[in-house]
Amino acid sequence: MDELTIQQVEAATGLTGHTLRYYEKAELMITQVKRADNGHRRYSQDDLYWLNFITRLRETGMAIAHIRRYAELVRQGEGTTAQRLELLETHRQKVLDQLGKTQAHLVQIENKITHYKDMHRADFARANAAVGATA
Amino acid sequence: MDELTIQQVEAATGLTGHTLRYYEKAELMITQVKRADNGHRRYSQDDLYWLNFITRLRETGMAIAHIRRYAELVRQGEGTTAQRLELLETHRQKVLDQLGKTQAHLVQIENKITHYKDMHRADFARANAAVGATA
DNA sequence: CCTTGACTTAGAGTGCACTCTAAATGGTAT
DNA sequence: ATACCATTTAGAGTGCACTCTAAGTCAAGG
Repeated sequence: MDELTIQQVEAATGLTGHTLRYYEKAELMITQVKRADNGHRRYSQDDLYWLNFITRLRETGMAIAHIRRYAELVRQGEGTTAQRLELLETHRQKVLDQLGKTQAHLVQIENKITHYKDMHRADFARANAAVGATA
Repeated sequence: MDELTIQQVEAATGLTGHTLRYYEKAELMITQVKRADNGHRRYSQDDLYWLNFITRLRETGMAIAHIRRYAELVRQGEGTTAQRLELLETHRQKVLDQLGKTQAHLVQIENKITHYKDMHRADFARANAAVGATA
């Protein structure tokens, strides 16, 4: 039960079969994905773990080309941990920068929202005043 | 001095001239951008303010089509503030969701970074032990 | 007068990450 | 046997947001 069909991996990762094949062709996997006798893919738990990790990288905006580079380092083995660390720390800093910027942009959008709400409140007060509903 | 050339707007917004023309053709501006006698664009302070605002929307991931919709509401005037508010609040929620997800992904990436650092520390300790350098 | 350079337009091209298509294969259900 | 279904491949197509190109206009400088 530790080998998964492409469908099971779709369910487990949220990626489509198309995307899984695309990632494989893009050299994002560390090892060859195993095949059943009929040629169908059989994913290992390691494959699944890896797919989940690179999905975190993708969803934080790392480009396919950079993930390929990271995968390449993992394939090369032990000697590349320093480079992998550097790659991840660079990415981490980019994500932090992006988070900061997004939060700052959000403040401006929220200011605009507040502005619209104030406008609405003012309209409401004016309408009430017109019919003597205040006080 | 309150009319800006496309170059000045490039400098003020960080957008390129190409992008400014593209936004205009995409119906993202609220009013027609004014022209000089020679046909060159002259941006008003209002144009600049608007461009800065929609840049906040873009940089938080709002699609061009949605910005067009928002601009359309602004063009239609007073009666559409409730719809504009809704559009912005929907967007705000999307951005917040995205921020939350990104932060969660980041934690996993940071776990991996910690893992690499631990590995490195372990290697270091082992190397030291081998030459009798520890305590 | 001639060149240079900023600008204009319509429309083509780019880069990215998928996403889909077509034709073939092979196992299961009727 | 026959139909159905998931899978396979290579390669084409899509959607988005730019980004660039080509051909033209115009004002200023030499």
